[in-house]
Amino acid sequence: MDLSDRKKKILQAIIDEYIGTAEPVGSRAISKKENLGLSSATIRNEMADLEEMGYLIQPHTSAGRIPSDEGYRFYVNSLMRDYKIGMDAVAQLQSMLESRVSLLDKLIRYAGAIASNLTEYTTVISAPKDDDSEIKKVDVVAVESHTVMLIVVTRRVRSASVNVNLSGEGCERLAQLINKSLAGMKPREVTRDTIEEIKDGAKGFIKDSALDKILGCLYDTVTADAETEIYVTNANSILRYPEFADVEKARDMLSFLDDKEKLKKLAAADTGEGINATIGKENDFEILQDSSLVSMNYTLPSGGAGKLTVIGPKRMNYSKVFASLDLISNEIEKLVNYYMNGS
Amino acid sequence: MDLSDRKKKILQAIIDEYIGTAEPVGSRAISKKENLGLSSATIRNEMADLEEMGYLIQPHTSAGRIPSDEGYRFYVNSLMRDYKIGMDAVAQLQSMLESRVSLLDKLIRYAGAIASNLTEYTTVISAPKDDDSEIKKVDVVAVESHTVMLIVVTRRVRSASVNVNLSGEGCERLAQLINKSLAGMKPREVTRDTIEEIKDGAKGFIKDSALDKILGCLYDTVTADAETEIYVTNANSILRYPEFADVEKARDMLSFLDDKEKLKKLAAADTGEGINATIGKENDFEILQDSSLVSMNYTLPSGGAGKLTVIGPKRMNYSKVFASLDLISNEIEKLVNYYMNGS
DNA sequence: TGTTAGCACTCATTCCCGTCGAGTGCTAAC
DNA sequence: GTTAGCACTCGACGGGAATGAGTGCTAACA
Repeated sequence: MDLSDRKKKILQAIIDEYIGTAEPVGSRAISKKENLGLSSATIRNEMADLEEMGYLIQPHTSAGRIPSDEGYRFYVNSLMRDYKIGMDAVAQLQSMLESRVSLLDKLIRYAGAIASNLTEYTTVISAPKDDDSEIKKVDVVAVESHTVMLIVVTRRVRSASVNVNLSGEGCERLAQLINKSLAGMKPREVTRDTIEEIKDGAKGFIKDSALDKILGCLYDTVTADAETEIYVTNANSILRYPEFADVEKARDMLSFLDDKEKLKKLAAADTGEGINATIGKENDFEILQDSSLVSMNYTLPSGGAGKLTVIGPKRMNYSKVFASLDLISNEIEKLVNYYMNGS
Repeated sequence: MDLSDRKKKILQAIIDEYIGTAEPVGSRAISKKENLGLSSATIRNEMADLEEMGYLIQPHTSAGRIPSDEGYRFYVNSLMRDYKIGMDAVAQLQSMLESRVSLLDKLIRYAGAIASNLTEYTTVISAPKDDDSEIKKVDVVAVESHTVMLIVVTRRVRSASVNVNLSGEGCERLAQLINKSLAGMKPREVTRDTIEEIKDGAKGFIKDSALDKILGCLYDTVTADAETEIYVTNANSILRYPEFADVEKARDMLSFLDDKEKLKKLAAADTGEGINATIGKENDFEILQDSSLVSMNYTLPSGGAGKLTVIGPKRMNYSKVFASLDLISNEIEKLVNYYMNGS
């Protein structure tokens, strides 16, 4: 079942060409790519073989060939050349990262944006859940006459505002009570009973109605499904590809990219270690059957894991995307280490 | 320059029809709309007049007529019928609002989403700046071994994390110092000098390098351009309209809707009191020349003002959009009042 | 035995042109 | 002032014909 060296070269040339043009590639085009001195007729024979083996497809009798899913798969596994990312792109990446790193929570978002910049495809990045991070502190602040702000600090900060009238002093006492109960707990361990306890303690100095409102909101905020945040960058880039020249298709894809639920499933899918491609029909989602994903799982040293996914047409520039994700993961790791240990 | 009643009715019928179909409207179609018992020939004469007066346009000799910008303008100012919003939509709106109102900061976002739901067009809503709201409290919380979270509470909550090592006690002392200096100030009044003062006070118990990092980040966070937040909802809805059947156009519009800078300018434009339409060429942006906006300025009782804008094709259903915005503004006002005074 | 030139064949794309029909403007009659 | 009638315009649609890219096959060549 092995391919001869020549077949490999031809397959590679075909896919490289197709990635660039999105047009079926003919034998003549390949034979003119001097590096293998063969006539178009010979190429045709080889192409016929490759088609029979399942690596190529002929859209119709007199058209050139396009790669099949298997063709891409073989290309990604064995043929792809290394892609050299330009120094300016690297420099740009580094400066972007450095300027933002003080806000670790934003790192994720930037990582997605950077990946999209480098690859020019759409990216989807899932921020790590913070299920397991405990509640560090809860704050209750009177913001204006009728508004109280609740702030819950875990690894993230969540906040909510409640419309009740509460003095600054009342806020402080309540905050103390809440912290005594909640600090150190994990959000999902908090129950209605925990809240009831707080209520009992605070009954003395806060009106029942106000207390109910505040604590109800507190409960909601704390337990608010520690949502996996999903950020999509550059969704509109799909409109640049002839694959989406049909508005119908474009709309479907953009709706998909708007659907957080589906994207969460996407981010939750098992894509193995490191950087991996999922090509066409290998995808679970109907709508991705004509697209490819390149995914990279990441883990932050602070715990928490997520996934960065690049979405593009099946004929995406795999080598560039792989190289970009590799670069990003290295740079971020360097940076994180530096900030964890250094200074 | 006044239009006869009959001309008004005909113009209205034409625009109503065109809003529904997006096809040039012919005289026969109008004459069959029984309510005025006129033959198509008569309608034709009137249409020729209306065209001469600038309210209609004929795309080519043997086509029907479509409204000009002036036609739409006249329609919006004088012809538009009142639109009755279905009770179920109202009920849905109310329940949406009630379930979310405890999070006042999210109200804006929901308002945008609701407007988009009701009208089925894209909405852009700008959240009020909080330039003028003073700093209520600043919190410093050690989140994990190497991370400290800064939380600045004004009318909003802003937070940032810094990678330094600081004990819980250190955090508290620092927070006290910071609060003594900053609480009550307005963000834009905070200067490097203010920060230096805090630094002097904290030098005793925090390493210089760590302090620099934290205070640098604090300064950034506090002064971080009290950005006008802009939320866009349902941008993809434009792909439903034949006006955007061309992917090129759709892409341009979607890029525009992605461009926060441009949207801020849009939100900053003067659109007068109440609910107002800006039609076609009346828009400043090149790309909106074939679209219309309906904008509503709002003011929150807590101060702060912003704008809700609905974007659609020129032939948008103006009456529905006007009615929807009106409804939203009423419902939200009711709700806000209720929560400010009641209970 | 592998490679190549040549040739007939296929099929998507493009362009042209005739037909169709929606819609107009004009005129003459009511 | 209104309407019926009619000639005219022009985009949309559809059916070839021409074009050309690309193939498969065969026979000759090294």
